[in-house]
Amino acid sequence: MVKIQNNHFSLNQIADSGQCFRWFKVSDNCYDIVAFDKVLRATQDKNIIYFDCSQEDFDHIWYFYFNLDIDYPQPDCYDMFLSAAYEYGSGIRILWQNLWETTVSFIISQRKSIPAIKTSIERLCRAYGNKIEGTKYYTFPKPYQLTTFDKDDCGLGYRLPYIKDLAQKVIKEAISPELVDALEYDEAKKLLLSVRGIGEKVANCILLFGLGHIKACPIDVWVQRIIDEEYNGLKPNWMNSPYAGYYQQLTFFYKRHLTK
DNA sequence: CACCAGGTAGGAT
DNA sequence: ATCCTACATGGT
Repeated sequence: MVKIQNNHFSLNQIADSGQCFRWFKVSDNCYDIVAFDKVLRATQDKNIIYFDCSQEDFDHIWYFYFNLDIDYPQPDCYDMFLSAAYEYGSGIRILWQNLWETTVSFIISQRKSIPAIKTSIERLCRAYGNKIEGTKYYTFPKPYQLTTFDKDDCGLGYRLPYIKDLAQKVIKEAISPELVDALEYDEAKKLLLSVRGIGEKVANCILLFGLGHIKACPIDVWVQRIIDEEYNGLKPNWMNSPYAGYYQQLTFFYKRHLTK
């Protein structure tokens, strides 16, 4: 068991922030987090978080998954909407997730609601991933496990060929996560946009959640709504800051809450 | 039953 | 470059 203290960390807020699709609520303030072929049970009591894993796994995997080496800056107070979002969702963190899983997940995400995304991904994992020993969960399928599937038993619809093409491309051209990881922001984005099924928004999600580029700022229907309704149709300055992705996530979370 | 969902490709202006 | 539309399926 590993225990940390952090005033800017909320399991509930992160779970509901639309960046991770395989967090399973166990009880209040307790989740099973399925990632990197493992299951991490995390429990929170105020600003103390307990992780049911070895210190080695925490130091090598989960510390970076939660981006714990990053302190997010408090936004400037002149931006009322951003400040309100920060006050509301100060426990939000940007997760640094597995690149392949993030890529496939956000290709699936297009024109789907978050519950529908979760359902599709779970069906994909059950059908093509491996059972994680000693648990009821399944791994996210590797590229080679997605090269040959033809029948849409996961509700992917028109996205299925996108996934299959990408899996084959990754195998054939030996594109490894490490390879993409080594690219600078602009090159990585160019490579992502060359994939069928990845456009501007999904590319930015992958840069932000799968490659650790906190300046990437995905603009989806909600963020566009924020621009239109909160900023008179003009992009706010924070969208160009080095922490744009973090601020985007704060406001995305806040705006969705406001309209519920 | 409608309507919308963390959009994109491909084609027409 | 910018606008337009078809797109499969599921959740509410």
